[in-house]
Order: sequence, then C-alpha cells, then structure tokens
Amino acid sequence: MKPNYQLDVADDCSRAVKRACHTNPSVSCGDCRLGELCLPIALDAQEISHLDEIVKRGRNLKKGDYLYREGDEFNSIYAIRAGSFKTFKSSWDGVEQVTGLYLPGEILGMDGISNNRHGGSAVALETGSFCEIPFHQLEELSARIPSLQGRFFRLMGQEIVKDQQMLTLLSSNAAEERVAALLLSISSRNHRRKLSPFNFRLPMTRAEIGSYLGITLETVSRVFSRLSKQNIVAVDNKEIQLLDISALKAVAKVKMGCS
Amino acid sequence: MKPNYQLDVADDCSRAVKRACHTNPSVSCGDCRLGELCLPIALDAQEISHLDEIVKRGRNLKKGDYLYREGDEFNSIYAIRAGSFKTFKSSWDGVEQVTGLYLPGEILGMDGISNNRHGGSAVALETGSFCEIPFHQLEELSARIPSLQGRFFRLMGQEIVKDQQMLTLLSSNAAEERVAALLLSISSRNHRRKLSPFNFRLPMTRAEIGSYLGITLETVSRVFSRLSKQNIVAVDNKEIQLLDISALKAVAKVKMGCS
DNA sequence: CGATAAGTTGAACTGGCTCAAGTCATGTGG
DNA sequence: CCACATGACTTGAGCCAGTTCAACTTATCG
Repeated sequence: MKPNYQLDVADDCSRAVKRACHTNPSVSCGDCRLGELCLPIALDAQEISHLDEIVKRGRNLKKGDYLYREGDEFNSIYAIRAGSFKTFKSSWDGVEQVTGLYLPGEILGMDGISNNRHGGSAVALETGSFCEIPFHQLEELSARIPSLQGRFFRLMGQEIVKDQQMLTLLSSNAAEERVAALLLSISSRNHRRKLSPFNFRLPMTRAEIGSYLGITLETVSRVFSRLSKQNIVAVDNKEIQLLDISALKAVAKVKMGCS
Repeated sequence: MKPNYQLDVADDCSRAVKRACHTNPSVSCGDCRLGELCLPIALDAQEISHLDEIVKRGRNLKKGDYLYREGDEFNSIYAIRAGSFKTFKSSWDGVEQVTGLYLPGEILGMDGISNNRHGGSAVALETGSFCEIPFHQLEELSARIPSLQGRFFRLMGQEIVKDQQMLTLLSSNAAEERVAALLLSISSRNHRRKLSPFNFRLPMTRAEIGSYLGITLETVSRVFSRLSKQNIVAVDNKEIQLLDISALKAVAKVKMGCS
C-alpha cells in the first residue's frame, strides 16, 4: 500500500558511498549527501569547514512542529535534511494560505531577511530534520568568502524565479495545469535527489495542495481522478505514480520548469 | 483631463531641496532623491562614492523599449529613475504574462541572478530612465562593503516577500480584492516617493492589469465600474482617484500590505 | 476498535470567461 | 490641423469551470 515512503530515506542512504547519510545528525556539510544541492556548492574544502562551524546541525522535528512562525524574529535560515515542510500565511480571517513546499536539500526562511521578521510560518509535514544557519554569521562569512556570497545571491535569486514561476502558474488558470505542474515539480526535485521521479508520496493533503494551487480540495481530488482515468498518473491516496510523463507535460503546458 | 501626469516628475523635482532631481541624468547616487528608496540606503558617503563609480547613469527609454529580454544573458540589475516598467514572460503559446510592475526607486532584473540568464523581459510602459548596475562589480563591491552586501540581501529578500504576497493574492480569488490590492499598492508606493497617494495614473492598460492579476481585461473594467458606482474610486480612463481608502482596504481584505 | 481527519463523488450554483458590439482615446499621414 | 485608423476601454448576454454544500467512503492514530 505504501511501499516507498519508508524506503525513501533508507534507500537514499544505502546508495551513499562517498557521502554519508544526511539523516545522520552529526554529518558535516562536507560529507553530507545533500551538499551538492544545498549551500556548499562551489565552495572548496576549507571554505566548507568554515561554513560547518556556524551551522547548527541536525535538529529533529515531527509532523506539525514549527520551524518558525509568522512574525517571529528572523535569525536563521534552515536547510532541510530530511522530511518535507510547508510555508504558509494565515490571512486576516484565519484561513491558512500555503505559499511553499520544501524538500530535502532546499533552503527555507529567506522571507525574513528583508524585515528581520518572518513573513510566514513553516511547519514540518512529516518527521524530518534540518540544519540551522544563523544569518548574521552567514553574512559575515559571506563577506570573507566571495564564492559563498555568490552562492547565496544565486540561492535567493532561485527563490525569486521559483516564486515567479508559481505566479505565472496561478495567473493562467486551469486546475489541471496547476496540479500537473506540481506533480512535475516534485518529480524533478526528487530526481535531483536521486530518488525515483515516477513514484513518490505527496507530502501535502488535498486541502494543502488546493491552498497552494489556488483551487479547492474537491477540485484537486477531481483532477486526480480525471488524470487516473486517462492513465496519466496512478493515485492511491498520497502515493503517486507518474505513468505518462509526456502526457502530463502536455496537460501542464510545461510550466514550473524542470529546475 | 490628465492634470498630474505631466506634473508627476516635475512636481517631484521642484520640491527637492537638498537632493537633486533624479531625472537629471548626471546626478550621482549620493545626490539622487531616490537614494533613500534605492540601493544606497545605509551606506555612508564614502561607500556611496564607490557605488557611484560602478553605476552607469541615466540612460533614457521610450514606451515599449526593452530593458532586457527573456533569455538574455544577465549582466546587470537596473534601478528605475523615472517612468514605469513591467516585467513579463511569454508562455509557450505566445501569450504574455505580466509578472511585475516597477516604479521609480525600485530595482529590476534580479530574476537573472540564479542562472545568468533573464527569466523574463522588462519593457518601459512610458518614457523613462534608469541606472544600470553591473552585477559582477556589485558583487565585488559587496564583498568589500558589508553594509552594501546586507543592503542587497535585504533588497532580494524584499523581492521574495513581494512575490509571495502576490502569490497569496492570486490564490485567494475574488477579482475585486485583486484590483483593490493593486490600487493600494501603487498608492503606498507613490506615497513613499512623496507623491499623492490619492491621485495617480495607472501605467498599465486593462489587459496588462488583467494579465498581472490573473483575470480578464473585461473583468478589470467591470471592477473599476463597480468601485466607481460605490464611490470608492473615481476612474477616468487611466487616471485614478482613491475616494475612500478604508472602503478600498475592506474590499482588498488588506492584502499586499502597505510596504 | 472507535473516533476523527482525509478523501471522493454528486448536484446545484455562480463568478468570471468568452464572444460580441459598441464608444472613446491616441497618434499618424495627408 | 484635421480625419481616419487603430488600439484601448466599456457593457451586455450566455456559458462553463470551479465552487459550495452535502453525503458518503477510506485512512490514521490514540
């Protein structure tokens, strides 16, 4: 019924030959398998060891735990080690609006940089762990290590293009496009992590997906049903199988790129 | 009929006592009235003079001219001096999707940082001018001037929160909310520039506004008509008057903040 | 095992879209 | 400088994708 969720992380680790398992809380940036997705890209060994010194490694969280809350003072950004997280804002009437989905290797919390206050909340969607990177120390280090500065500029730039892709996705209506684009996005992000791009578990509920994509949970459900009926995907609750990627890309009109 | 458009810039300049008019092409960052909105905030006199050295000042553009095109190599970011600009992407089928509206003092082009390639195009919506800031030189300078690095991190962070606000706006449907939020956003940005927050000229056509807000141009027009009928705004083509800000905020459900 | 949350499916409703016809503004060439 | 052409805007009417409300089934977890 849910064959590869438990495997997800374990599988990941068993294949790690040179690099240590990123779920081992004591692994340093230089050894972490996620290093190639995360901050350290483009740093040399010595630079990484400087980075290592400021990173607070391997705190664990369970489903529903907050990384930070809307309005909290901004101190750190967070690199996801394992599990998945959503970011959201609570609007005036208390309705929660999902603004992002983050997977291992991705970086969270940059919404606090401009005002020293987080613009939204971040919570774990399942058991997971993360590294905390104190921003002020990162700033100081960046001033001394140009390649780190450059890397972080590029990381923030990535967040900007990601948000803008999402913007165009939400503007050009069509529920099916949005759902298809989300599936393709998760698929390619899994691929980057050396996991199957064809089978994965959705970390969000239908309601969360709907909130993220600007449609109702019922519509999400109906779209899944329709895509199943066309044999484009197989849906077993949160377990997803992509059966016909190119058909799915056609539905998505290839938005939300493959990055 | 259009009393304050021509005044817009002139008025701006006539009030400038200590700071020189930003429409004067030779004005340096230290003297520019827009400095307090633009990059130089938080820099001291000497730091500003370093910045001045790398800024290519005061090029002019007329309506429809491109600042850069989607796919162009990324070299610089651009600070708007006068006029207004839109950013957009052309989707697979050639339909143009507006992703941003930029006014004087604001900074454009950060969508290119992550891939060294612009993710969208930017064109002038009216006659205007800008400063070009070569990014590589800015990076080098940032490594030497911590307050400039910090300033630029914060600027990028601002772009992120702005995009995310837009995201939540587009998810929570309701055409009236979107239009109201846009009007309030322009209003507060004008206020920051010491222009009237109550009277302004919309720089975009109905079609562009619609594309930006994810609704059709007809719907934009109808919303304007409805808001006029309720005496919340007065609309004379592109000339807008906000008659009842608090009513407008109620319609917008106060999204897209006042920043 | 039972309670509560998550997901599916149906039916009626509706906000915004599409298509269409018209007015108004802008600017270009005679 | 006017006339006309083109693009921008408005308004109406019908339609449809997605919403809402509701009833039901299926998972999850103490």
